Amino acid sequence: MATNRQTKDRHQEILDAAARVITERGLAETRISDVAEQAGVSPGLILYYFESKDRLLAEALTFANDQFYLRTSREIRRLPSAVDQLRRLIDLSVPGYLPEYERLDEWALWIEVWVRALRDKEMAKDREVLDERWRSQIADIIRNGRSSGEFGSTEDVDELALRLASLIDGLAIQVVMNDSKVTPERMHRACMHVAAHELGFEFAKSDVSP
Amino acid sequence: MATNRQTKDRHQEILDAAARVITERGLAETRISDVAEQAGVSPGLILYYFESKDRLLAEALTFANDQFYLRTSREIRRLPSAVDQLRRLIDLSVPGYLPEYERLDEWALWIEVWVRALRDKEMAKDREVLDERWRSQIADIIRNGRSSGEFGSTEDVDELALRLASLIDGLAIQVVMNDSKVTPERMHRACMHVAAHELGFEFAKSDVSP
DNA sequence: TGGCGAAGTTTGAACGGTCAGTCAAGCCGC
DNA sequence: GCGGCTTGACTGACCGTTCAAACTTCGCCA
Repeated sequence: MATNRQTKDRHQEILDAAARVITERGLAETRISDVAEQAGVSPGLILYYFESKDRLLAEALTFANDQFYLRTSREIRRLPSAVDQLRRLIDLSVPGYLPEYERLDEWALWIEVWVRALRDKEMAKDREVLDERWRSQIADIIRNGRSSGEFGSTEDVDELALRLASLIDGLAIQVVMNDSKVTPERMHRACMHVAAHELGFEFAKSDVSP
Repeated sequence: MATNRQTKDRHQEILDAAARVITERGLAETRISDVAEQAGVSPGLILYYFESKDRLLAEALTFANDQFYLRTSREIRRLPSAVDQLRRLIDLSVPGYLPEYERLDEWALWIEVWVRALRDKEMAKDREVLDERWRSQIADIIRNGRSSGEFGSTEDVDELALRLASLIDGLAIQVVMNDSKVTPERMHRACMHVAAHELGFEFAKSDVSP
């Protein structure tokens, strides 16, 4: 039976289409027919695969976030040094810093997640898990760098990770809004500066833009 | 003519009611009739004072933000030392840290501002101004503390302010979502820690909770 | 091999509920 | 009694959801 395979594809296709539409139009302005059009199917089919618009959009938000996380962590694992890993993580976190990456603006979706999580319990739970994973990703790098001797700091790893993650969040919001005073380059510099100082490493010349 | 005075009152009353409803139900779920009910008037009247629901909600968002800013800056100006000013600013910025303050959760409204600013040019401009003002508030305190000798750091004021403001933003998001791992106390500690280290001051015993 | 039918997909027209926005008619202060 | 304020019933559009009918796939049997 092709059923299972096909069904899975459709499911993903629709989630993907939904994420795209949300990024473009915003959660509030996303209609089922938009998603259908984006996915190249009829509106009825959307409701065949998802029990309601609400559920679809909620799933799409966490789905997109997951994609980003997987992509990022796969990339990072490849790098040998913790300093490079951290730099790469920051590169990937600054909206618009790496032009090559298809700008499916993850951060815009993140903000939609927050809004929804304020009132939707299910989403609130997902968000908490996702956020914890984000901090862990940073914490892991810190631990790597510490055991390899790259980082000198001896402070609590989780506190360091929380501060760095939150700083990135706060800056990314402004950058993704195209704030004329907070450019991608400035955000990148700020993040690297804090990372270097808090963790105790040198980042010399290689701080230059890509 | 009572017109002007009355009219102004109604305008504000409605904005205030709208801000309350948005905080409770979220921007997307706010109906004109909700605002009318909250304000104790008929739905028709809302559209007599505002040309559309959209405009009303946009105005309400910036209005609420303004209120918060004015309240905060008035309070801060009273304090004599820069360290106290900064501590107070942080107290006020941590969602739920000061129980006395009517929790008209400013941060929840902020997130709605961000979502809207992603697509609404008008709102994007307002947001940029508001954010700049927020950074300036911090920058001013830093300058105070520097000229009074309380702060030892000599780094660029705007960079320091950007980093501190962004850290607060990023942490506040998590706290306002009731993240079990990121409590108001933890956020407060993190902010004070960074402030003390980045600006070079001691904050000894007075770090205890209120 | 070929064709039958059942199960799973897909379509798009139709329905119904919900609101934003309108308006005609009252209200009240000056 | 004029002019701004206020009401709330009404309208029209919009969109989520339903559904019956068509289409596709594929296993099965002659």
